Amino acid sequence: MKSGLGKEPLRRFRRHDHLALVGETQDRVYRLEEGWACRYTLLPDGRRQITALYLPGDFCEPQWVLSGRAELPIVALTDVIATEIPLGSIRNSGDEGVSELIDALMTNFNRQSDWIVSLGRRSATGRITALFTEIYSRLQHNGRVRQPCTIPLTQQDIADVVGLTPVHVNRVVSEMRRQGLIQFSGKTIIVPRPDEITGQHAGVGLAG
Amino acid sequence: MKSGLGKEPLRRFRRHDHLALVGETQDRVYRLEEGWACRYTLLPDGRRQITALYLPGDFCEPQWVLSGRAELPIVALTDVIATEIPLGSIRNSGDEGVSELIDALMTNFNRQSDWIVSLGRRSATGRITALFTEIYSRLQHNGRVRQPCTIPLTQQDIADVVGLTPVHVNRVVSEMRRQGLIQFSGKTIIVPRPDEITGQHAGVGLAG
DNA sequence: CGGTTTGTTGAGGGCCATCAAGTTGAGTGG
DNA sequence: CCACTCAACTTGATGGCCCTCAACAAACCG
Repeated sequence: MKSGLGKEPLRRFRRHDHLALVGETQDRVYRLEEGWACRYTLLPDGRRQITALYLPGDFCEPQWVLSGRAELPIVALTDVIATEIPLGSIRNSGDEGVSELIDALMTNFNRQSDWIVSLGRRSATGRITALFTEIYSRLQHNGRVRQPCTIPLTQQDIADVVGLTPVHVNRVVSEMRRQGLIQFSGKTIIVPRPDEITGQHAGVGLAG
Repeated sequence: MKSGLGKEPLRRFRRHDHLALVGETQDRVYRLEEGWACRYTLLPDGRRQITALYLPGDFCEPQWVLSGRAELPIVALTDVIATEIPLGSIRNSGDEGVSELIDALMTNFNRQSDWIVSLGRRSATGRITALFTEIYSRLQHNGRVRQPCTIPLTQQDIADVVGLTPVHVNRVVSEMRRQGLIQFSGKTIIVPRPDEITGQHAGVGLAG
């Protein structure tokens, strides 16, 4: 429905497959049709920090239209089905396709600034609440909200987004479940009423 | 010397003056000739998180060429002298001016990803060391390294970049001075041998 | 020279990391 | 159908990093 595209090939990735390796030249972008992915950095001691999350409906990664190069690896967090969109086809289709990607790029840019605020100034509960709120809002924007909002991330994945240990993430989400803010269905997290999970941590919560 | 520019007006800002207010339309970018500035977010409780630092020689902010709008406020951290570059003049001068700004934009984008890693996974000492290293490297790239490298930021400013309290920043930098890694000249910090301050915290240090 | 910003230092405590065991559940192959 | 395996989740104990509160010193400024 977007960019006047339709015949591009679908690509499938299994969980833990890489959509891009570090330093790789990219002559395409993906649009995720199904599944989640992320950009990440690996530390020398093996810890991981996720620096961007890609949800169904998202472009991955818009900045390739400008740089043509993956600075960081992209990996599938679940099984993924993605449309492969050659950069040439976008540029040839006039400015509309490009400006759609530019919009996505600027959105990601501003989202990164927001995450810096979260990581710098929010408590564990605040960060996780902010993450769930952001996910819901983005899924809604992409027209992918099923009722209720389900989050197919492991607690380790969440920990690597919010800059905490999986152990502490577990304590926080367990407490949120105890308070009825979220539910578990097996191992996947469900946010039944996304508007109500923002307590003190709403605006940009405090650390104490 | 860049962009074939030369007659653009110089603008002066005093410390704490704003170069841009939130939501403001921007039909120009600045290039900082003298002085430092930053982009920041203010939290409801008054705390501040700096999300980007602008050093002498930097463009501020390159993304305005794409969005034409300031999403966050920019404030001068010292007295500033900046060249005002109308966006129209850049676009008219062909693609060179634009692509120079696109490069700067992508650099800032990648730098934000790096900061997410620092804030998510590094200890206080690691973050501050990473900040000093980044500053030195950027000043060198901009051709602005005096010997030795001086940093005109208050400890409060540093705290707002690295997501810590000024009290703890003081303890960390005092310890670094005790170890001879940095020096103080009055209230400004001097890094005599930037290559040597990266101890355990070098690559992407550990939190313990 | 009085007021304000900035830096400094101490005491105490809370948030979150670390270490260490389990428990649960999904997938696999016999 | 049932061991087996492995990833993911859970829970407790302990401690350290960094925050908070507080007071004071030093430098800057009009």
